[in-house]
Amino acid sequence: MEQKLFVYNSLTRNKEEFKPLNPGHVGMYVCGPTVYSDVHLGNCRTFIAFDLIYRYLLHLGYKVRYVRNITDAGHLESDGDVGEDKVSKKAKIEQLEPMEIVQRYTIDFHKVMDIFNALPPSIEPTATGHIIEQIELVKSILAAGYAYEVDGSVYFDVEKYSQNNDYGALNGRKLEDMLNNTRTLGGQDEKRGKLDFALWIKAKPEHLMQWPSPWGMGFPGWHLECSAMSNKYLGHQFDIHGGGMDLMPTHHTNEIAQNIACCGKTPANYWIHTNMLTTNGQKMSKSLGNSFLPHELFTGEHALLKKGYSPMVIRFFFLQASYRSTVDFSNDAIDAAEIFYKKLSETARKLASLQQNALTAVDEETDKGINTFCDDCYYSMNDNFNSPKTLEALNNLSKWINSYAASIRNSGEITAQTFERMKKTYTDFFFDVLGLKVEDSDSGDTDELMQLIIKLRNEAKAGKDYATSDKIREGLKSIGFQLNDKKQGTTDWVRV
RNA sequence: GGUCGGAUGGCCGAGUGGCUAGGCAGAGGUCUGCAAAACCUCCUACAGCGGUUCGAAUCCGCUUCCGACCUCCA
Repeated sequence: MEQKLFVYNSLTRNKEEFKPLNPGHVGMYVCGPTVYSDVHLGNCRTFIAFDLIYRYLLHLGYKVRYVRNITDAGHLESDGDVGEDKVSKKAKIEQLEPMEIVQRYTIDFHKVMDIFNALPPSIEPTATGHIIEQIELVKSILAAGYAYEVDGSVYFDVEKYSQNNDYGALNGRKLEDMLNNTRTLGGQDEKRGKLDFALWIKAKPEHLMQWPSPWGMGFPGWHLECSAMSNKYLGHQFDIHGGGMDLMPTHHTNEIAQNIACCGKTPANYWIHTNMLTTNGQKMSKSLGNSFLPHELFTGEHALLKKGYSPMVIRFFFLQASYRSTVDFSNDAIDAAEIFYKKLSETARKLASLQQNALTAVDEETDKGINTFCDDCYYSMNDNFNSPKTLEALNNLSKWINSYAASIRNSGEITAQTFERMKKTYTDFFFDVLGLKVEDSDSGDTDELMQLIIKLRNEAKAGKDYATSDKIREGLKSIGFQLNDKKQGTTDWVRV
């Protein structure tokens, strides 16, 4: 099945066929977190979205180099390049070494990503580990004439850059509009132009994180690290650059300007931006106080939550919307996702041991239908990673799988080839592409125990002692085990 | 204020000109000792007003409402 992958490119505002620079290989850079506090759920959504993209590219057989940075210096606290580095500020507040802050939140971030079953990137470089590369980049931009130094700081000259380049290519804004609408911020006297941004910032003596440079002691501007590190690990040009939509107008715009200034090339061919997670219609952000931390979600300990949800339910909830849409967080929506997820995951669990019946006459229509649903999995993912459509295709397969598992239909009615394809496609997409897991994988002990109880209950049932059998079933249900009697007289159990 | 993007059935959410997703909730049914699960059937919406078209949720215009960015945020 030869199909083409289409990707929505923020740079062109169009869905385009994905053609990697080097056939068979993909270079992908995603802007990672600034590790000065806990990641919140909105951050997680973005990284889960790129995990889906990464997983699908791998599934298609691409050799992917996935670079996602850790910002551990240079990300300023407030505004116009005069604020304090976020990590430094937090370190002062907590009276710790900046690197203690970085270490704590980096570990936390990795844990959370692991809980959400997001694969680690191929390379996870840090800003502080690439100070030399960043200084070299500033030198190149200065040499190219697109930057100027003022009293130990170096600024990017946007107006000069705009003479030959379209500064607003990514954010779609005209230069004059940007100039007219940029608010005047304090402490920017050093800059020649309102839109100029810092490449290197002079550090005050008390600043905790600073490094020697040709311009004196200082630290790098936030936009610089991504240019330096993508250049180093993926080259001047690579395939995909991603991040949250909120990074597009400023961070990515400046990143492109830096790359063009130093290397003459737009770094990435395809720019992919994920949309925001909202709460009650407003962007989830720390400053608005409406953000969730992952553990609050798992435990349900948050004013806006009526219960806790498991990591896979949340991952599934995100997959039910396309990455380019905002997702509004509500209990009702997640409750619905939870039930749907459990249905599909129960199918995945059953599928592992499902054997095909002896072949009978092939029901052509069914056989064809199942193959179409398998095709749909690819078709929908190829359409800009449309995970909601993929879930629909899996749901369609799930109905057949469940019918066969419950002997409502005879699995001998399809060819052995189709049966195997159905199994493989469902498994591949549920686990490998969508990155879902079957939760509550109990130890064998639990199952042995349950089998014993089920046997006792079935003995009671056989003797028509329904009072006892119902007592067992109700008792188990109250502690979280649901028994399901099957047509063949066997009984399954599942956690609820 | 400027720029951009949204508005889909009770709820969530796909869908870019005709073939009228899917999930959750709801109704009915099959199965079952009864349940549960599973399966089957039903429930046919696209903010409002104009326009283009044989035909529009989908294209164009206007209106209303919402959001994002412009200031740190994935």
